[in-house]
Amino acid sequence: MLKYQEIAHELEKYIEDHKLQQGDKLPVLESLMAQFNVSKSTITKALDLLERKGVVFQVRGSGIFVRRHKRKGYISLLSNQGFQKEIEGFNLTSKVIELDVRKPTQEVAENLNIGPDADIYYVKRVRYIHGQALAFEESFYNKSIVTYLNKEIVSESIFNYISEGLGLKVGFSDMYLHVDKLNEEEAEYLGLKKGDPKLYLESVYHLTNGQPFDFSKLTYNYEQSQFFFQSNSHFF
Amino acid sequence: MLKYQEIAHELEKYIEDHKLQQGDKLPVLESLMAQFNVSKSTITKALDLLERKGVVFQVRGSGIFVRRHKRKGYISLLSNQGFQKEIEGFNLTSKVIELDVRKPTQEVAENLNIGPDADIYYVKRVRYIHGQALAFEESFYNKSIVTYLNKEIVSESIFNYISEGLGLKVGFSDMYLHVDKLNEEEAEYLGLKKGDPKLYLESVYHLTNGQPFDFSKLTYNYEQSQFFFQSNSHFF
DNA sequence: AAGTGGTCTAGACCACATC
DNA sequence: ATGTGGTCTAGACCACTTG
Repeated sequence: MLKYQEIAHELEKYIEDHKLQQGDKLPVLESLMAQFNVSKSTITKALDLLERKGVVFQVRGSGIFVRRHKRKGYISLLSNQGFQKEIEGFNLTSKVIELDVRKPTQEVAENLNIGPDADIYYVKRVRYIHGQALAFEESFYNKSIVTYLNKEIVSESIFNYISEGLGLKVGFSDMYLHVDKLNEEEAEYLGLKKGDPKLYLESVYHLTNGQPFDFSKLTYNYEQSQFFFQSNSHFF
Repeated sequence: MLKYQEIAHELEKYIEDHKLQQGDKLPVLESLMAQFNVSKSTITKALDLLERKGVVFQVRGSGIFVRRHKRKGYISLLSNQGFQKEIEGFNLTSKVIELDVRKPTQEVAENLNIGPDADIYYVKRVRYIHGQALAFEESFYNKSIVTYLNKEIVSESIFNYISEGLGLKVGFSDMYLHVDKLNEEEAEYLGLKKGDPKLYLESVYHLTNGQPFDFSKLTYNYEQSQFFFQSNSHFF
């Protein structure tokens, strides 16, 4: 593991373990340089990483401070990779409704950037949290990248399998979100009524080299799901 | 302006002006170093900034590529600062319903991290896009930071005034999102029916020094609003 | 004035992709 | 083997905050 990642991990762990709160001050750069025996820019890089993850904020001339939000029970929108990580400690399960190989619709082909004759894996699942239906999901995987899936894999964390099992490196994703009313099928799976609100999220996941490999459509149960995310000043 | 910001701007402008598409290759690092006459790490810093903004992605051993999404009409969730920027070219207006100074409720006091006796500005607005009601908004500003507001300021971009007019530096924000059904008041303002879906977003905006200065509650018209955002691998 | 984080450089060396 | 991006260093200098 790289030095700056190592340092970032250790600092994050330190913040967790010591239950530091928003605004708590971390040691100054010079101390950190000495403590980890690395150069200034390595520390800086570790801190930039933590800043992007929303763990700290740095104030020129003043110090490095812990960033924490108080609210519990929110799912992180951004670290959402089929959302196993951010719901640690939550009891999350899946039911596989369908799994097959098929040809893409035009919509799917466009989002995966493939031709109409390419093969895709189609996965349809319902995800449960504490036994309650959290989301209804349809996913489309480019089979020339995600070469193999079976029912067992698909009932666990697919992303885990993709990175660990297949050795693929996930890079970035584009996400499109809106709110609408549930149709009959969705309402059925989520145990709600047709016409009830839904949060609908489409995601396109890419490898680090930019190839899209997964196009997913998620419909969330509005009663079970609240989301959290953070924004930084470089967006302003 | 700093060198790496300057370079980032120029590159972004170049991508825009030449209408580069997803996957198009940018010049290699060495060319960029020569072109801008700066060191490698300055170029890297500029590119990292663009990567965070979702403008490019870098592939080790291969090159620097343009990142673009195709879909139009989506509002960026993350650069949302009262959302003037990302709806450029859209016709966005506001109607001010209320503006006054008052004491915070407990909820507001907690989110702004102030005592119950502090003064806050309360702003209630409806925001329109192309004349259609887009969102219903209630905002609470810590008056000891945002020292002055009036009806004129509040009918324009408040964030613009806060940075330009008051010289405050906006740092980061925490956002909480869920979906629910409209109540009577919200439905009225948005021209929808009670019980229709809503996207509800609470945001806490902080200065660069970590002080929260704005707590806002936004209720979006589900028919008018679709959102876009991006995630990077450091979240995986 | 002193403390603290941010920018920038020049260069060595490493890791991955491509041919 | 070559090209290309990523990490890391040591150090100079700058900009902001705090007392």
